[in-house]
Amino acid sequence: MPTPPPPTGPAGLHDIRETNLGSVLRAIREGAPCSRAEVAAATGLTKATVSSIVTELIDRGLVRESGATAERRVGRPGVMLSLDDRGFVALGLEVNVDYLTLVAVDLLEREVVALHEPFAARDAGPEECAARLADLALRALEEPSLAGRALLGVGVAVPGMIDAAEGRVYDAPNLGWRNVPLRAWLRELLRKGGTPDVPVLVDNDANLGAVAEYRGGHLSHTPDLVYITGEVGIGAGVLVGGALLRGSTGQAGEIGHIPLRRGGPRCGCGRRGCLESLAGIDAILRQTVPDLVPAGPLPGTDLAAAVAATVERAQEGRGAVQRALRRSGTWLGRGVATLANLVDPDVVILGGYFAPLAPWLLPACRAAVQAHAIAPRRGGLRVEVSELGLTAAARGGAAALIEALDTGRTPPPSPASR
Amino acid sequence: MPTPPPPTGPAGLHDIRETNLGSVLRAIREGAPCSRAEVAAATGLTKATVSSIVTELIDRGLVRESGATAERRVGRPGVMLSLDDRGFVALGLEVNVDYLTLVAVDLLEREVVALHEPFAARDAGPEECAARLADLALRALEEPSLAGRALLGVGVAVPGMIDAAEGRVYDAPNLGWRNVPLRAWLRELLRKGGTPDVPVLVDNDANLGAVAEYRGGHLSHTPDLVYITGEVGIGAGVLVGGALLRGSTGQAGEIGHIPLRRGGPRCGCGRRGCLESLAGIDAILRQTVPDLVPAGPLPGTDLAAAVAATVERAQEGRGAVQRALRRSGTWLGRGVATLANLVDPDVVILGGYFAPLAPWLLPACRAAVQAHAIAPRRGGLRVEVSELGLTAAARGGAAALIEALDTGRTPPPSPASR
DNA sequence: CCAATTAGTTTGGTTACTGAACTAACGAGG
DNA sequence: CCTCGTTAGTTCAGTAACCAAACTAATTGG
Repeated sequence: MPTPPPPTGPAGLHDIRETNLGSVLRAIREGAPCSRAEVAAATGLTKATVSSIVTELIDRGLVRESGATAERRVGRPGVMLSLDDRGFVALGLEVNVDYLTLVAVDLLEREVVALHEPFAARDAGPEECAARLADLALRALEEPSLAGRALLGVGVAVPGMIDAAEGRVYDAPNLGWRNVPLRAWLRELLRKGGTPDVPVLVDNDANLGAVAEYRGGHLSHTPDLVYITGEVGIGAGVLVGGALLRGSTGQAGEIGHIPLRRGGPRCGCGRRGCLESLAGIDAILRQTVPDLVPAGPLPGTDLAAAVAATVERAQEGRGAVQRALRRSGTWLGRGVATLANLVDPDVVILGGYFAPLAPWLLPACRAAVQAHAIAPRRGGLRVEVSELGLTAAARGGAAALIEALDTGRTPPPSPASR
Repeated sequence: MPTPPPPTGPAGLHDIRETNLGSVLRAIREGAPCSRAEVAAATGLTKATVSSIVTELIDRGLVRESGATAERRVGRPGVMLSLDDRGFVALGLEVNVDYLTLVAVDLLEREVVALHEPFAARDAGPEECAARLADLALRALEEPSLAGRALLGVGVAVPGMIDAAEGRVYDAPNLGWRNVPLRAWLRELLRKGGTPDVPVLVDNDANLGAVAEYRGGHLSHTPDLVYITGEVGIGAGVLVGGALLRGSTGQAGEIGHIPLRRGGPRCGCGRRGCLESLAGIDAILRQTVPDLVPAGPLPGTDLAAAVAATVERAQEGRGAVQRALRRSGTWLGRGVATLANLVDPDVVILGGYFAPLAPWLLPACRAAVQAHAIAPRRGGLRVEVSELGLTAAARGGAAALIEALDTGRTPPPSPASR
């Protein structure tokens, strides 16, 4: 009972319609195919209200009637409803140190198009990178499988500190970006490319990874969930009751730089013993495949290959490699335990390059979590591995747009805009 | 944009009224004395709507008209509104290792009655303690200054892990409590004492301390705020956007047991090097006034005196004492930095017994935060000292009840119940 | 073919907000 | 002193959204 906050404007009839549009849409997403009557039961709304709302959703192209019921029960059969997966797409993009990724999903969050290209973002600079992103998006929209679909919006994941409200990248050290107004740039580039004006959403890769896991991963619908990126940096996206924890300056979840080991190795941030310097991909590669990585900042382009080499050597049974991975796993576990003590999630998901390394990282990580997380927890904290691969953040970008629809926050697009 | 969560029932006309009742109540709280027209301007609602809502609030005894305006401006003068501080009280209680505290506040959250008594809760056991709490509440309600007031509810702070929804204390190691259905007990005791059935709210002392600071402290209205208890345990109450961060099992904010120093001193939880074992009041007293504290668990009853002795010795200029405090301050700072990296609050407030020790703890603490928190923060994290003393948690218990009114979540009490 | 059952729509009623017109109370200026 | 301009608050008609209940529709089972 002692919770919700003040920040509210005046509430009007409009808000309640919005809320209920969202409820019905969600009910259909979860129950499809289902009848209006079932939706009414699921949401607690009246049949009459559901009818009215469903009509509106159909008008807007979000829902469709898909024939009569299959079941043969007594009584009039209901007409089945499902999300209309034909009319819309949402694009998710990710910039990272060594690649660009695009995922296009339909209303069901099924992947319709996926593009991936290696790209040394650090060398190219932000302008060039934005141009490539826009180009990727425009190319995707040309694909035959997207023909005739209306664009719901574009969600972009960037590894760094973001002002999501403004769509600006404050600081992305691993890309060498500072104060980049990415949303504005992309808006402009997309307009020039002939795309109608749509929402462009910019967010941290860890945050969007968490959204992707929440909405689409194998652990989905766990509302208190943390996603940890295993890229060059380590970041955490924290979902609390299904909502992103952003913090006062939008920098919550900066798990990479919590101090773990006094006098530990020097970190990119200038301090010593940060989690990132002990368990970041950079640190791991330098210990496991020192012959494949140069000194100085990682150029990135062959990160995936280097990680694959590490996996190979570990599988060969090289003790030194396995020990190094276990050590990193232990540090990671200490970091996760700290996070768990403060935020108390249900599950922590290791993503990015941590996923392929999980066979060696995970046991040590779990043991360390067990040892350091506060004791007798009902249920207990789970530490799991992502199955979304390197597209997690991009998927999250797209998923965030779908979610906005689901909650009724963004009013569903009007038929005119299609 | 990528945030709010699913958990919503059907929205109806009722909800919007509730929301707006809350908005108007808050506007009056912040603007009083103010006219209906001013409230309309502040909330964005129509004059007509405001009139209707204000009438309802007056009927319910929450608001009153307090004469005409003082200002002499052209035009018809408005009739001034303020919260009616005469009709209601909310009680806040706190159990701690060495004392019980009660605070009664009116709608303006002004203290109407305060009771404090030393009490060795650990020795007495939970039943006895609940009885004493109920007795304290009943005694308070007899006070002449509360005569004729209706009771809004009772909020109880307990240092331990709480299921706030059920009002049950899972585990309070420092009290020696396990699985105590405190709400049920208190409900029963209060009923026997002849009190009408009111909401009884049980929560963690750190959480309620945070609520108290948010609503009444000198840093109030900072929506991203962390309150740290300095009692026998160290706990953090985390407010995110004005709402409590609870976590999946209600155990968020367990900052006391984050591992800071490998091979550090043994902690009560069985591990080594927890923050609590390095900077808890227990640890501090054992280093600064070893002659005044026995071995074994602190009996508690003279904690205040022992802390006072520490302050005295530090003021006398004893180097060893000052050094010990600085050391603890530094560890505290490392803990705060970790918390800040993960949760990104605006301000961290040190409460409880940390407050009197702040002159020595705070500089070291701030320095450590500066050194370990992630670098270039807009505005920067503030670390401040609570001014609420040992009543913070109890005040928070009462404040949480007032807040429930303010948000319209709890429907304002009907005139009948007064 | 009719009863029972379930689905969906229609209708009438209630609740809350809005906008606009109206009444009320005051200062200022002739 | 009276009128005008100004601001406060109320009243009233209108609209939007919900709900409950009655109604229509489409089946199965006897």
